[in-house]
Amino acid sequence: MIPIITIQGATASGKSRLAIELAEWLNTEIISVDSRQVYRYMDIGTAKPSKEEQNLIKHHLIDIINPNERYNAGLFIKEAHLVIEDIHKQGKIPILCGGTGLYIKSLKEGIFSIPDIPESIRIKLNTELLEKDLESLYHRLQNIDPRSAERIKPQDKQRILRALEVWEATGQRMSEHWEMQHKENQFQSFDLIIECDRSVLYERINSRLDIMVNQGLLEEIKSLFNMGYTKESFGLNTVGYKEFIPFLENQETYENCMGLAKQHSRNYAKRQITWYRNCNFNVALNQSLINISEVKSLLKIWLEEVMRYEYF
RNA sequence: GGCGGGAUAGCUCAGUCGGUAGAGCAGAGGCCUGAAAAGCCUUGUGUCCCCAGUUCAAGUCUGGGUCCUGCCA
Repeated sequence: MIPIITIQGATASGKSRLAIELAEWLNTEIISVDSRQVYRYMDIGTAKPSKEEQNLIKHHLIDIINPNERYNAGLFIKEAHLVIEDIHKQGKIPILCGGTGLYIKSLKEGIFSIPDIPESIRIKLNTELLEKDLESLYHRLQNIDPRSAERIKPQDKQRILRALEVWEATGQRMSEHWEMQHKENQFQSFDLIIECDRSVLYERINSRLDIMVNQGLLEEIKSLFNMGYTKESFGLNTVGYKEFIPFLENQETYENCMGLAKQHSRNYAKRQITWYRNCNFNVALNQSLINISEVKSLLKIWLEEVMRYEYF
């Protein structure tokens, strides 16, 4: 099994800095696990590592699609596998760093594999939703795939549509895909999480938004519009971007938009924290007390184990 | 100054025919298998601005007061 190191944690908890420091020490490369840093031209609001940092350490899966394109967990794991193997072949241990929990989970445990859903099926389901209502789609799901329906709430449009499109595209129920999927760890991972007191994290989030605006976040959003992207572009559906659009359109005050941007970032961090509560980590670091030499010595122990496993 | 509109949960507001009140957002907690910075669930006792009156009963009707706010001057 290929060894990897993951660095996870809520937004603004200081993952990138730690990742760069460890990457320098291990002479390795970083793979971004972030559903928004994949977008080109969205640098400030997604808190991408700076050009200098990227020159220092090679970062992967950053700036790979345009803001009108969609990304998802399936694409991520496909591309991440390629990069991981490539780095592994160079004798290095890749560091995966980012806050998109689902991507890491999917990468480590796998997801059921199906071909791309034809756009026609999505259109058909959405038309059906407009003509009828969510309730009737949910009833249909209950008939087709009762086991999936049981796990999905009748109000959860996104997941109801997903389960139906899987059925329509593959002719197999989502619950069957789950069953066929063999769930086993694909990598030998050292998982590290950065934790942060809630009040401290919220302050960091708030002040980071102020800093982003000082760095030119609003100009960055304007330039996206100048390039022809609109508020409907998938990339613009990002916390720290979408909230400022009403201000740029003179529909809202700056203060209100900023308030919402901060609020939504805090809400997002809260959801991340809840998610991580169900994940296992080798090390949990407190953001304010990170002792880098302690981290390194723990990693050293793990590395020795990995090497033994690899060579004997 | 004249004529309106308003005052109800931290915020924005509903509240039908008078029967002591409820949504969204926030906050708190939780869920999560291809949109995940997404989507979803649980959680709502507050001098219904104040005073007086009518009434068995007033957020709701009447009178007065206070404070916001729009238009016209």
